[in-house]
Amino acid sequence: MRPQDRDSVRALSLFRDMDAATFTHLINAAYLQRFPAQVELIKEGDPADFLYIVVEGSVELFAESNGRESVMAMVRPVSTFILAATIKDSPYLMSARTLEASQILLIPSRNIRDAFATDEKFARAIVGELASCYRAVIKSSKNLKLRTSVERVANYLLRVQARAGGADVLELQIGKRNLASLLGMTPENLSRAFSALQAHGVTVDGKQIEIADRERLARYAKPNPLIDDPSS
Amino acid sequence: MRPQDRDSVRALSLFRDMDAATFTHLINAAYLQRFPAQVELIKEGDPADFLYIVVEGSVELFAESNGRESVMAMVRPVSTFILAATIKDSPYLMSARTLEASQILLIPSRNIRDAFATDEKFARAIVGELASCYRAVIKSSKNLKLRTSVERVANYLLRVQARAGGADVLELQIGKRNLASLLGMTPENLSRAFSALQAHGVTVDGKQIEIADRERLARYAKPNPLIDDPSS
DNA sequence: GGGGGTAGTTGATGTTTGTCAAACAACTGC
DNA sequence: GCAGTTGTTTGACAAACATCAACTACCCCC
Repeated sequence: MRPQDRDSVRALSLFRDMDAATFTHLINAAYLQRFPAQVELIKEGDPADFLYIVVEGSVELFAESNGRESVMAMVRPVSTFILAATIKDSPYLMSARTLEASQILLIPSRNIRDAFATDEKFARAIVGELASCYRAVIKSSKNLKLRTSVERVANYLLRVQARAGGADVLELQIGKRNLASLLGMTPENLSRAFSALQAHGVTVDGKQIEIADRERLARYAKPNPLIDDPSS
Repeated sequence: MRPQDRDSVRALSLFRDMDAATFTHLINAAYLQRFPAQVELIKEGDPADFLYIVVEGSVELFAESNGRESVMAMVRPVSTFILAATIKDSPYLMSARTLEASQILLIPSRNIRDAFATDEKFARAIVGELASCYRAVIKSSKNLKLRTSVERVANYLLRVQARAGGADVLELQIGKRNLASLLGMTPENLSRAFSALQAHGVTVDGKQIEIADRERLARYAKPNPLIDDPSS
């Protein structure tokens, strides 16, 4: 494991405050692995043997039931996923697959739970992390239940733009098929949603999105900080 | 506060293991209040001044945006709500209102955060609680994204039946209007969903639901433990 | 034991969204 | 460069769901 990767993991709020010795111990027990794109890392229902950290690349969390499949969340570097299952020693509720070639750090759940039991600061950091994850899912649920599909797309674009520093041309970091599923719609419908947003100054060319006027799009999308602001 | 109420709060996994002195301190700082039905306890966006515990009655968590409203969850005795906002000292993401006359314990968030900082066992208990809440929301999100409205109703009935010990006649503990919103549909559509479920042995008479044959309903509903099992 | 209100149901209708099929574009691997 | 694959778009259609309006049942309260 490269020192800068170790440092970027250490810099996560989950690990920042923990005991240096405990951290080293965790890292020594961990495996850093490279995976090609489209590899299924975990399958829902499986026992939570590892805590995962995306060091490089990107990972998609998805769920299946009864033949249907839906993307639940995207995970980008550097962040963890399926912490709750690890802590509760319960089966994963979501599957995960790499979207591109990725570097993933796997920490045995056993070690995480040990560190949780012995390192008080780590336990407190987990609280913060879980609370953030919880609030993120609530927001995503509100997004689903309170908005039409076109509104979800519009607000997604506004969020991406905000994250990209407000540039009026932005690039989708996720395939449209996956984006559609993440936003709770079919790819065909996403296509039509983009067409509908032309009326509000959105131009789509492949992965390139141009937002002519943020204010104008926002008038339609009516973004809500209690749904769209990731920091709130 | 009656001793048995104090005991039932103490029995919550969140408080069970905490220091006796810290618990007493928390309880002494808390207010036990009675509210009539339909009182708005908290409003989304407000600062998280209190942690709430439903001691008696029932409370509905809901969210609004852009003129639309949706029920996000039901809270029944004895359990807490909006712990994440309290811990993160962030605005509530959901509003809450009583559905019937209720007894609510309000613990100032300040005291909760103090106890979190000083009582290690409490900090660990919060981890367990938040992880459970997180997993519950993920399940609810899967329910929404992976099922049609009729399937959601069918699986809801199966869950209620399981919770009621498997009796084939059960009583809805929530008005149909609210149930519809909780399940992400309109009241009219819930009515029609009940009609559709007649074909699978479900008879509805006001609040009374009769399930002729659990297996038969389950064949249609295709329940999934990773969505419907509250303990997993 | 009537009002008056609320909650729920039903039917007619319209909108939104999903499905299927086909065409097309973009990329991949030889 | 070309065949094959995959992802995206478009159109036609079907299903799911929402909306509107009218009607009914029920509850509560005087």
